[in-house]
Amino acid sequence: MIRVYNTLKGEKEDFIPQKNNEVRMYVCGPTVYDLSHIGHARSAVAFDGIYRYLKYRGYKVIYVRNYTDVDDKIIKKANEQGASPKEIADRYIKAFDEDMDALGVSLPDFRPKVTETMDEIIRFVQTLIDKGYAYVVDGDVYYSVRKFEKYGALSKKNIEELEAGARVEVDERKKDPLDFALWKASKENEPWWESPWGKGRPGWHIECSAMNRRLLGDTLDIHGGGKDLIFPHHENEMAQSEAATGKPFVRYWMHNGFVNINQEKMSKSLGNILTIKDALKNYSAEAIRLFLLSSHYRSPIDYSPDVLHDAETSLDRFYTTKERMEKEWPEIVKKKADKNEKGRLLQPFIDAMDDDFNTAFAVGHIFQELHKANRLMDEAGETGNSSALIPYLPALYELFKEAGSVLGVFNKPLEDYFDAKKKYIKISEDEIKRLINERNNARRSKNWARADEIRAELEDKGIILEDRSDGTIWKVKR
RNA sequence: GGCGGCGUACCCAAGUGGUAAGGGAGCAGUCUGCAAAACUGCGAUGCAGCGGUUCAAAUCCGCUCGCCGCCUCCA
Repeated sequence: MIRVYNTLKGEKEDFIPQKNNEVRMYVCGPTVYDLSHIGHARSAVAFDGIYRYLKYRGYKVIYVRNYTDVDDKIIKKANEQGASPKEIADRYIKAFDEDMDALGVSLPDFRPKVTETMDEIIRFVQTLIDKGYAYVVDGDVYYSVRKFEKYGALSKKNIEELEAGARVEVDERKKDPLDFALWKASKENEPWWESPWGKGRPGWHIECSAMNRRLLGDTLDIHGGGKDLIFPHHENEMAQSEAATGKPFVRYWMHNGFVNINQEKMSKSLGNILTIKDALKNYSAEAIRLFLLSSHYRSPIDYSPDVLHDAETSLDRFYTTKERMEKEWPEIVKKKADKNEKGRLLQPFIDAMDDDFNTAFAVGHIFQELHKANRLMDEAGETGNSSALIPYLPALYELFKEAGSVLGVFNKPLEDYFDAKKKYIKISEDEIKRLINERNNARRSKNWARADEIRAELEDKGIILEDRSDGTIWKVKR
């Protein structure tokens, strides 16, 4: 049984989707006005893992992630750059898609845009007006928060204590300061759509309500996003949707924690935004993904060169061990895994993921088994008796394969992993081979001084030599 | 001010009332001509602090201290 922490209840609950085997999930995507940062990566990777795991557990999942392509910030940027909002949005949608692809984030089943959902949005607003939850003022449409009794249930806010207007200018035309815009009349230099209330554009929250209703129906199983979206975005979405449909909007609300930099939230004003593209210049996509999955998705995590370096080192440990399994025990690794042994190795992974998607424990479990594999291979190498490896290694291989397919790490072919590191070296492969030859000649004549000199020279250029029983191999220093 | 959360070894980090996973760094050893990789050993008598409940608490309750987030656009 999968357990999920539900923000609405404030605790973990058994995960039971409305339809037996089917999960409808919606995750808030980016507002496309700038390059995506590492926080977007976290949300995307976290929910990608959840999506993949649900499918792994046999659910048919319909996964929707939107692009917000109508927004104040997009309009502002467009006006600054003399471009159209559509040009800005298209540019950053493309950039976001590239980033997601680089990080190995699987494509959601649907990726709707606000601009393509306008009819539904307008109908949705009209429904709210018809049902008395919204009112029109000068071409704007506002949601009347006090009409919705449960307002505040998700963010645990008391409506009386929300000191409205404390930090934001109050619009005197609103009946209540807490009311929020469903539709905004267009001003000059703004994109607009025809509506029953005049030319205008949708407010921020209504788009999600309309998009997920169109694609997933009145009740979602999972609705996710960053913690900061709980209020007001998700609170308002819930108010809109439940007012319109009269049905529960979301069964499980899930929110991921932030990525901080030097224990501070990334923000434009602090100037500490780290884009995904910049992160990828210094670290591999797999390391970034492993870093994100190494703590629980709800905890805040701190990005630093140290932890990313740790992640790179961990990957090296993984692939080095996997290589050893394949190279030293090829005939054993290829054997069909024993069902019981495989189940025994997979169970802790499944238990961890069942428990609110505890990827950190899942990763830990893999390293624990890695350690055991190395120990058994050491022993087998020493005693010449490989019987202990026979049920174990093939089953472990299955764990790598299945956990790797869910987590999106540990799943590269060995050659790809080791080849990818070659771009960091400052010497040609031919030259390396020549030096290794020279060194081995020196070693044969016991000229240790020259042999060590060559080792040092190569290490300077980022190459580590390993003298193995079957010859000398080289690797890229991490 | 209101609401929510966090504080586990040098760093990262899991932890479901039953006696502290894992990774990195460090030290010592095995192996090696020397290394590397791997393995072995060492490393929190204690989980911010103080109380309480319990046969038993990092885990539950209370208080205190420190940090963070949301309440405004925000993953």
